[in-house]
Amino acid sequence: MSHPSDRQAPDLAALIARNRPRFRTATEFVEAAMREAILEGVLPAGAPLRQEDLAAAFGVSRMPVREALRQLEARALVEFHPHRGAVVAEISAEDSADIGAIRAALEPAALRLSLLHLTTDDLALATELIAEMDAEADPGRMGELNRRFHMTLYSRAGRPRLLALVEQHLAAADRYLRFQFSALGYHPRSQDEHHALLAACRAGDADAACDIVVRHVIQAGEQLSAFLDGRG
Amino acid sequence: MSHPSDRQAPDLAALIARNRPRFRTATEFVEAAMREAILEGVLPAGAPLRQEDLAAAFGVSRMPVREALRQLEARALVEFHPHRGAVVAEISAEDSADIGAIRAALEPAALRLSLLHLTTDDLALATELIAEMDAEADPGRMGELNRRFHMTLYSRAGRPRLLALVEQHLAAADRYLRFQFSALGYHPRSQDEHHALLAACRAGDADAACDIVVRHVIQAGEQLSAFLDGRG
DNA sequence: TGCCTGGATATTGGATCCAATTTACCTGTC
DNA sequence: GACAGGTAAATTGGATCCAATATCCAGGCA
Repeated sequence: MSHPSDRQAPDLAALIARNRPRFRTATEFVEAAMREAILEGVLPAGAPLRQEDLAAAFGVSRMPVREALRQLEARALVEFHPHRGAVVAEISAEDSADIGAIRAALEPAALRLSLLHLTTDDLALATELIAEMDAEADPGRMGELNRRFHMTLYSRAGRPRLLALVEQHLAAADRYLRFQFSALGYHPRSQDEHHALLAACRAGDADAACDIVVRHVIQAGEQLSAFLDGRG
Repeated sequence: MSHPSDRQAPDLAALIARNRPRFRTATEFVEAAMREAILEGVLPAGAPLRQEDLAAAFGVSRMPVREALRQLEARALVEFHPHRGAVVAEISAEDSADIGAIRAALEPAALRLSLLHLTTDDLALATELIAEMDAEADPGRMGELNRRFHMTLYSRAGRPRLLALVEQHLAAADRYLRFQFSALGYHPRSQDEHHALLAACRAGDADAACDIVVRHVIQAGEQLSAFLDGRG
């Protein structure tokens, strides 16, 4: 029922139509759709965000757009320049390293809190997600699967704020991952690490699992930094 | 001037007057002032945030207030209930533990990145801030000094996003710290830890410094959790 | 020729106005 | 007397309107 082109061709119009009915206030809807659009690269880094245009695209007035932009500003996804408008936040090697440092700090903490409370269902789901990743070629879907895999392992941490932060930065990293993926191709080493991570979780070995996560994050960050530095 | 129908605390007016000239857009100004008001307890947890009242208090229309509220929502300082209004985010033992877990993860990471780049000026400033804390009785000022002390030690990490996150959660913790301070009094143990932390930084001993920070955060969190649990 | 100045234009920031939803209260009935 | 229904008031969400500011281009002056 969904041919590749349906969910693959994520132009702004499709993304809007898909999300419209799910939200009760226009602001919520615009905020969620724009966040997705930015994270998926539909709105590329540096793109100017003209309120009037966005309002027309969403079929609302400028006001919900403005409120949504403010929320995204607080999440560092857009930048405001007073009286000059908002732009999609730029990406850079420094920012990538910044996000990597945050992930390397937060994710082991979440994993450690979650590890012992993971159910067999959780582990089964994680296994399934790894398998799906093997079969997936689209960078967008891949990023989502990767995010869900990690979040599944952290999900029992019982710390909503911590998990929200982890998810937020996992998503932020996706902006880079997608970039990297389409430029370099995805390398299987990451999948090996996923398997190793899952094995450590099954064994309940927190130290080993955290170690793998940290290395996983750092190594991805370094590769990306090198790539971004290389192209300027 | 402020009659019974004014629902906000009386010294909100002072806070507003103090901050007004510093910002160029009304939204920025309102956002900063409200954040400070919430963190300082001027707007207590659970307080309903009537847009009309706030607009009148700030001398602006409802719109900058709405945009500011959206930004604060993204920072988890206020909660929106559709068509029912916004309230100041509640505090709870769980949330305190949540913030503690985040700080315990982020702050050692920031410290480790910053430690070797600290200048003698930084260390001198940190020393001064500890001394000021000894002399300070007001919980509000104390919280600010504590925050500045910590941030001084992290300031050379060279990771803007990480530092912003740390500062944000340090400030969030302040909401609890202030609460604790006025209920329990401040205990000198924390100051001892500050001295020990500074000594480790001077010595360039990252492991020891991180260890102290983690224990510092965890112990504050536990004491606070116990206190909050105790009162319901 | 190059730089500065001034005005026109586009775009955002802020205010006001209208609609939609929720809540509280009042009334009527069981 | 209590509960259900409905209506009115209050408040938010959204749209439109106006003002303030930044950019861009043209023209004058050194």
